[in-house]
Amino acid sequence: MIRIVLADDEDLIRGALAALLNLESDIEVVAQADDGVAAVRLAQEHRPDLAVFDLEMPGWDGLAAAHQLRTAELGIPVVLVTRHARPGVLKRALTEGVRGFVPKTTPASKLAEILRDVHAGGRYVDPEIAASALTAANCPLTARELELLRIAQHGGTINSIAEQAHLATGTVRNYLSSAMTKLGVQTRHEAARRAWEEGWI
Amino acid sequence: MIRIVLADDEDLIRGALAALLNLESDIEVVAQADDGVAAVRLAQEHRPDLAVFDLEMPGWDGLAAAHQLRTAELGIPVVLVTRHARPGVLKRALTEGVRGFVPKTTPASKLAEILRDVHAGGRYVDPEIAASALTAANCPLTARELELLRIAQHGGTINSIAEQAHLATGTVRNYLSSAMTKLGVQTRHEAARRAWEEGWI
DNA sequence: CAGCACTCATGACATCTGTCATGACTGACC
DNA sequence: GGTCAGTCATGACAGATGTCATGAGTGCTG
Repeated sequence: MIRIVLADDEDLIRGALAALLNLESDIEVVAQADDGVAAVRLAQEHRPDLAVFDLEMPGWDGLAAAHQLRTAELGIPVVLVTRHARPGVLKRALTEGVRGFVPKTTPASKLAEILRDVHAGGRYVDPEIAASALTAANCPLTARELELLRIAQHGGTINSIAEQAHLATGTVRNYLSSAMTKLGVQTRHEAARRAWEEGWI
Repeated sequence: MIRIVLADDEDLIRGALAALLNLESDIEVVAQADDGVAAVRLAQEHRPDLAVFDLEMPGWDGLAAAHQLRTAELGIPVVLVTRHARPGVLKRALTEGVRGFVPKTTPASKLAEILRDVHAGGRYVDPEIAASALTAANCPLTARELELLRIAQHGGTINSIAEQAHLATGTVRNYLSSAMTKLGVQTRHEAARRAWEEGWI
């Protein structure tokens, strides 16, 4: 019996996934969490064979929760389920020791098999994401550039970005301009969008 | 037995929802579609008691598919399932005759009950979304303003927006400026974001 | 038919954005 | 200790953006 802690902030989806998994005779969802903090707490409580976390959750996202579990050294393999299969996120997940990375476009019939594999010591990365990640550009941006693009995502003026980052507006303009040049785009918004799509932010 | 056609482009989620629903003794998922076009085709083929469509799908989204079903006059009630509960989308859905509007944060245990209600002639709107929609600003923007904000969402320059819309750049600047004034924001990106959040685009 | 709202456009202008140059400072590395 | 990359900043400048005014055309409504 593979005992699983499942985490997803969307109740309906989480319940449906639990229903799907509980159809399997060798798989049991022993606890469900609706955010990353609860996920880690329940995993520590239940010591499951496997943790299945949705990537996008409030507070600690799936990746941060996986990091916390790893830090706690419980040896619980983590499988991340994600709507947006962004290559940079996959890289970060694998670096974090995540054993499975499953886009929501994966056939439902395949999930149990993937979880069994991971439980048996294997890893799972969707072939398409793997290919995409292998050909993906390495992130050419510095930490500061990424941070400013994160803020720029909200659409505000350069001045408001500078206020939020506690920098001079000239400094922000320089950093964003540098990022735009590296990415070959024309506006900071395109740069932010690109960085998001690649999974860098 | 309530016969359902289910549509969602994310295989895993769709399969999980089907598993959840098929646990109910009086509910049966008779067909599954992964986009709006297939959803409408399968609904016409199977003549289900109910259609359950995810809002965000490629090609026809859930709303457009509901519109197509309504146009076909098959009398199939539609329930939309959505990740982002945006008030403008709810309004449009209800105008389109959608009988149920279910955010993914809804407890899984509640879905079957909601579907039974709708099948019995009722309607379901999540109370929080209903409240949000009732207090939501009416869309103050013209069709043209909305269209330009849609294009502006991608982050491109004014010039590229003008090219895509087949308008002069001055015209685009005027429309976007007008939209920004109406929404009380400072950049076109903030305007686009706001319009999206309200469900206007 | 007049008024109104919307669409489309031009033009003037102030401000914002992006580019480029430059330089000071810091920490890591050889 | 010198070099390098990253961080932060200032300043100059050209072009993009946003604001405002204005006007022509269209279709709808009372």
